[in-house]
Amino acid sequence: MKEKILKAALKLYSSKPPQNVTTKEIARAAGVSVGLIFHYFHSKNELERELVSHFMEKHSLQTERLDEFVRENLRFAKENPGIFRFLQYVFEKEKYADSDLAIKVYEDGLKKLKTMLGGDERKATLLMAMIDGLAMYAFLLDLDVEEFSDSILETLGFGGENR
Amino acid sequence: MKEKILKAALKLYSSKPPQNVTTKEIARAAGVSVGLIFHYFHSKNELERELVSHFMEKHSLQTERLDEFVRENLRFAKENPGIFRFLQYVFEKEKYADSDLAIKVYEDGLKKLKTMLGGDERKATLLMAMIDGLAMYAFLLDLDVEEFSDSILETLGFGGENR
Amino acid sequence: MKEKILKAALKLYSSKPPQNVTTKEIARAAGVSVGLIFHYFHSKNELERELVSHFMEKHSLQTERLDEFVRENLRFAKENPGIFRFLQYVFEKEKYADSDLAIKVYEDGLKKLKTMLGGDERKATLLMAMIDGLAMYAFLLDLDVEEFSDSILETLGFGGENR
Amino acid sequence: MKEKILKAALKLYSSKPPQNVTTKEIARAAGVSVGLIFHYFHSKNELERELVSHFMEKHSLQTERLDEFVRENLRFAKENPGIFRFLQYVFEKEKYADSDLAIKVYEDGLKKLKTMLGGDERKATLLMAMIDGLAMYAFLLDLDVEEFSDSILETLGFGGENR
DNA sequence: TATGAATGAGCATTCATTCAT
DNA sequence: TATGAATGAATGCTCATTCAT
Repeated sequence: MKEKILKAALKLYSSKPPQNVTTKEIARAAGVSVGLIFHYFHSKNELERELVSHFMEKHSLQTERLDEFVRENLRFAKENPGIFRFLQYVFEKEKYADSDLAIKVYEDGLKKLKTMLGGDERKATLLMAMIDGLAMYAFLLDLDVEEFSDSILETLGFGGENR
Repeated sequence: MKEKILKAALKLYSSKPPQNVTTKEIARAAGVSVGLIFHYFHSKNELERELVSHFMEKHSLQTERLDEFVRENLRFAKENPGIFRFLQYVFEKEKYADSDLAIKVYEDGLKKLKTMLGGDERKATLLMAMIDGLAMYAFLLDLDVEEFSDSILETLGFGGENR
Repeated sequence: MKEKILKAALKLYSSKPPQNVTTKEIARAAGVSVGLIFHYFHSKNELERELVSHFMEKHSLQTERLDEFVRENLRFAKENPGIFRFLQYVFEKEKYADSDLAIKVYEDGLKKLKTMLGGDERKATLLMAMIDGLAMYAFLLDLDVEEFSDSILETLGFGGENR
Repeated sequence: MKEKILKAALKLYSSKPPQNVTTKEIARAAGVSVGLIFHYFHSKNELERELVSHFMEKHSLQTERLDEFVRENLRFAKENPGIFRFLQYVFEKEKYADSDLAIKVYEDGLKKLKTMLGGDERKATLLMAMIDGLAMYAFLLDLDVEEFSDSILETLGFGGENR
């Protein structure tokens, strides 16, 4: 049941402006009562936070190959532009609540990328920014960002050998 | 008077989650009544849209030099992370209202960058994504993004001559 | 309009368990919208507090004669048992909110009574307790407390001369 | 088990505004499930009513001496101001439910006091009112009401011989 | 007996918008 | 132009009560 709520919530949060998603709506979409949502999650904020963790666990990419990392991320951004927006929404709320959730997620990603890029942290940051920027474009502009994988790898100097 | 309202509004929208800014608040900050806001702008949405245009006009960067463009944008993102967030907020609302405001702004920026980059549209898109991604980091992570100017230019192959 | 709300609210708060009075109800009784209540009073608590002050101002008894004081208070308790209960309700809430409203009201009354009783503070406290206790009985038991005026005065030793 | 629930409930009802005590809370405090509470007591109201009877049985004061009666009651009011508030809360609810619980309790007490006071019902009522009024002060004002025992007895004309 | 998931009506509060002045 | 009183639908959240297990 909890699972069902999380699933319905993620779908909703991905399909419309996150701030417009109401608890009533989530309840209806999950086929449960409003009360049950507050039985499992003690507040809407908590539901949203659990949604992020839940999502992170399920979709964390396990690869050591740079090209795969880039390609897979862009593919995901293309297929699920709303989820990216939802994550940003939660990160922002957490920021105003003095949590460092966003920073942790960022640092985790950065560490992984840094090793893939031979230790160059600056380059790693730029790559993440590029991917996140494109993910934003996928969402706001309906840009087909998957096409940019090769260009990114070339720009970073991994055009030939790593493909 | 209208000017005064817009100015107060921009300040507010930049300093807190945009969805939490209320008309009453804007009125108080501008030193006018709520009614007057609706006299000039017919709805809150319109005020927000005018705010974007108003801002774009005032802050559009007039330069043909790539390095200046990058540096100036990152400097601005560093100084005003909230404004970037506000623009995104309006773009998103417009998107759901079937307006292509975001696309227009994107294409304007892209055209300019494309000529600076010798016609390479892909590269231009990646550069914009990088800048926007970093602007997001400046906002969400309080990252000092100004430092990345040189790295960006180098990565794009403009490290020496254009400095 | 504000006056109208306060009047309607006092009537409601006096006629049913105060904790069961809802803002919607007050609005309906006053013939205004819910929003207007929150326009004037920023919260239900504030409305309740203002109601107490408003009431205190209107009904503060100006007399130096002990017998009049006792008689008038018991008469009022008889006619308006619900108001006494409402005051207690607000005092309790304030107590839990770390305000000393109840203590202030108590001390004000005590000072007045003390002078009437020739400076005997203990006796003054007992008299107040008697009146408040009877007011509670008027409310909970529908006891006709007005009848006790003479007995009180006698008990305190003011049976003859002060009548 | 039932005993355990009643005990936990009384503690809760005495330590915070009675209307803020929830069944969930009682369950947690008693170490049982919510369901079990509704198994033993068919509603929250019934639990509250049983709590009153239960309390009355355990704490009914068996004495024929007036001074002891006064002293013991004030001592109890001092030590357990919240319980007095809880009783009032139940009495009020019962009143609105057209029960005469409060009246019965009052008449029981009155009868006892009347005989102690040589048959003077008026004086008995005043004494009860004084004690209940002071109990209210103990609760609302954190007044040390135990100190008033002697003054009460003196005021009633039992200052010397009955001590 | 005993559990706690599940319900849904009800609550205080917010806020864009209108309109008489 | 300019005001701010007035509206009311919508929101997150609470809680006594039920019921399948």
